[in-house]
Amino acid sequence: MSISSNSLPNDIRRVAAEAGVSIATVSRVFNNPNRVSAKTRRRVLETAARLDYRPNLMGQNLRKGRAQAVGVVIPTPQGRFSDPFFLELLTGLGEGLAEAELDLLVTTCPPGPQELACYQRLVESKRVDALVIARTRRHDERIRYLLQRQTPFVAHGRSDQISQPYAYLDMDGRYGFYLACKHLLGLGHRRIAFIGVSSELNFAHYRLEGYQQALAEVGLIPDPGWILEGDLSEESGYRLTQTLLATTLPPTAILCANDLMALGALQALRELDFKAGQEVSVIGYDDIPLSQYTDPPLSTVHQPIRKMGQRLVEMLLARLNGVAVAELQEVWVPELVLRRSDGAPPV
Amino acid sequence: MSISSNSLPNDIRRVAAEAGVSIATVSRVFNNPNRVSAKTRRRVLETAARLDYRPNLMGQNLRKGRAQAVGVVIPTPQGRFSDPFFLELLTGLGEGLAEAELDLLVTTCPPGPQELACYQRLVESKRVDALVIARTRRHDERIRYLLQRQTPFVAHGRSDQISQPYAYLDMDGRYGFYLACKHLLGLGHRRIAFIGVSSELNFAHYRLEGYQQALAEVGLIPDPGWILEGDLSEESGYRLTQTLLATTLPPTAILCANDLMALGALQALRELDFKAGQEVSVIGYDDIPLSQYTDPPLSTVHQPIRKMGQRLVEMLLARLNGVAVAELQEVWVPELVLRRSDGAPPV
DNA sequence: GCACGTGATGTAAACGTTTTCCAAAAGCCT
DNA sequence: AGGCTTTTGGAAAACGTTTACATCACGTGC
Repeated sequence: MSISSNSLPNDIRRVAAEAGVSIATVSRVFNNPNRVSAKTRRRVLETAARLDYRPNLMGQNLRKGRAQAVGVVIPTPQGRFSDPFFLELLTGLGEGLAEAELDLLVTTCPPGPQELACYQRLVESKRVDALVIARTRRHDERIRYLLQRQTPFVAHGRSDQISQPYAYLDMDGRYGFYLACKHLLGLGHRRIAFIGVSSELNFAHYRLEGYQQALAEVGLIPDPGWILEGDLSEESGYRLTQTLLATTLPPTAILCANDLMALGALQALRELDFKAGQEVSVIGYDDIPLSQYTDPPLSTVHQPIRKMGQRLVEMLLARLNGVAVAELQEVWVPELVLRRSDGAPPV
Repeated sequence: MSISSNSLPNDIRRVAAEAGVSIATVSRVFNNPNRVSAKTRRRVLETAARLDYRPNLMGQNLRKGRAQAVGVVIPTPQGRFSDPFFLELLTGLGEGLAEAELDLLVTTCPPGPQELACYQRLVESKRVDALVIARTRRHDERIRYLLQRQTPFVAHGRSDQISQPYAYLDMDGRYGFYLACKHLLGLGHRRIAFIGVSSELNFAHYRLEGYQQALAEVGLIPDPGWILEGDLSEESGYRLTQTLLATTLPPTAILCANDLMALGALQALRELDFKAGQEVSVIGYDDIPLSQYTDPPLSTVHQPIRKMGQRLVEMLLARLNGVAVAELQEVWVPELVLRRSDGAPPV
């Protein structure tokens, strides 16, 4: 509010001078309030307020050897748009971090070899205290790197090929798609296709397994031509669905490894005049907010993304407070939410 | 790669020692390479590479008095999910910033009185060098504040009640909805409703004006009951559409101030068994990526969000390089993209 | 009355850089 | 060789904090 009389740098020195104390005292007022007498404390607080003083974060951080920030890098595929999943995750993270006085440093990076460099920059220039990593891969060099650097992090998703323990929060994707596939089988489907993505992505691997397991239990082995690999974009879901339906005996149901691809699938069905949910069933995965507004509303495997974001922050804070990683490994059980994009196969 | 022999702090001092020069020289190698002879430069670079040295950003920033980051705070409505708009904007921003070696500091904040405090913290603790502000309001305290603090920023959207010039990039929303409404009129619609949002939001104000202007040109004044205020959420679009259709002579077309509300509108129509695009037309605004996957695909006013993000960064950098704000004010012309959610009114 | 804890403050050394100023070295030209 | 400019490198002072340590005054118990 009040504009300071002269416009000297508004640093701790100025507050000290105006309050007639040393800068150490000012600092103590903020960091260790009961180490300074009530009288001077009050005086310092007053002048600080009057001058709109706020400690310079760079000074603080340099001295304290921290960054007061956690990083997250979101993969941004070139032309396509990013998965709404990340926005939800981000807001989940943001809410928790604000309370802990931490900021969120968001870097975007096209997936590929440059990605690791991105993490390295953040870590090695000490720009962040910790990281959240998402979309883990089976052989995840990011995790390997962070472990080796001993940089705290939590992962959204596991990484199977890493032996050393680390903190993660994952959904049981195998169970999720086991459930979904079981459900389709129960409805009478026998020709069920799977639109996935490179099994190098850890979650894709599990989701595929769930699908296969459910089929195996009823003695079915899927036609290899029905297990396709997309790239998580709605466009690839669209394209692959088209090819699936072009076959002589097309599947009556399609499991998509994420909602975005499921959206593409629905679109393809629509254009080919297939009634989704009646002639061909589609089930997605993620339950991104928009999946309830598609036509028909998408049946999918629900992931409480925002809540996961919040929990990830809790885990990260625990990690920063020295809680052992062994206690910071969680796998949540997803649930199937049925809307209108699934149904019995045509007779 | 190579693990340094002893594990002393990997700072500039160590590089200097191992290279047999002073720290000043090391620093110069990175900041002012041609002030040091080729021979020593090579030697320093070698040892730096060998030790995996990377300047500590906090040290750098403290010294240089900057933060090497720009902030953006995204409003996160409580229960609802955030507008996909922001994810697109974020990735647009991210791409440009990476090149300029700047990081993006994302803070989430529920809209309301705490919002300004959020900006203040970022600015006054010198955590960011500049800010991007989105969703400007007609009386925008954030802009006022940043102007007063002389903190560089660019706004996505104008703020009409601010007299002092500032950098902005906006779409001509009035024209956008003028176009849309004109189009509906051309199709024969006469009962056109508008689902907006508080005119305190600057863009809402303009979009409403465009709608009114188009109607006025053909001598129509809208039934006041057809101008409704939502809150930008799909849920409010859904609800308001229901009330619109519950009237005895419901509108044959609905203009929605953003795509999210339009999605809700489509959903409401579907549930009431109205054929969207045939019985009732719906036009949205933003062209968020998913609007082409709704049913029917949404006709909307296109905003090149990601591109705007990139341009905002360019403007910000220009601003930081001292370009006058007068040169950094742009209003882009939107275009109407017609998909399937509009059509002639029933006869 | 004296040594002694105790509580409140100040002093100064960090934290890891950049950059200003100097001094030394090295060219270059008569 | 002598004087000049130009390169090159080092010493040291910042940048704004925090914090270990020293200081000092003030009871307090003996």
